[in-house]
Amino acid sequence: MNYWLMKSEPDVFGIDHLKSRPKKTEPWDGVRNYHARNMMRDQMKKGDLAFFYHSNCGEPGIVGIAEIVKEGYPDHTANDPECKYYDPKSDPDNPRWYMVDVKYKRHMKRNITLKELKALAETELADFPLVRRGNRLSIMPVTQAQWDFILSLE
DNA sequence: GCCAACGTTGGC
DNA sequence: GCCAACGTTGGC
Repeated sequence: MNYWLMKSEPDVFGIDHLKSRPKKTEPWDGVRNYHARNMMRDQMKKGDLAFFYHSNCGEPGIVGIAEIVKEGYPDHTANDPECKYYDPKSDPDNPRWYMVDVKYKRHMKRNITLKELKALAETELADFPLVRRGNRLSIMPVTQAQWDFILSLE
């Protein structure tokens, strides 16, 4: 079982959107980064848990927990010219982009802000990609130790 | 809205 | 295969 962190902009699709879905699940579409794609396609397993992170907003931070409920499968939005995630270079017969389905688990008791996570970048979270300078990955692995530590901050 | 960081593209 | 140009991300 693996742990992850997945970024999303709350104005586009935040944790409350996920929670309000009929089955509280949603395909994590639109990822157009190879590293992130590889993790979704090859490493994410059903039952894995992910921190739901709000980016590009007033107070960026970890706001909740989601579960991977469907493992990697082709992201069809790449082949839909009407979709903003359309990628003309993705061959429908050989899909370039993948996604997983996630399900709402719970909100954190409070927003664990990027600010406070960064304050731990020299100690407990030294190897946490999120707090490393210039990190832009929208999906990243979280170790068991990092997961447990962040939960202890709640 | 600015801009640093960094991934991708494409000319050579 | 190098690398400059360009586009995107995301904090501030």
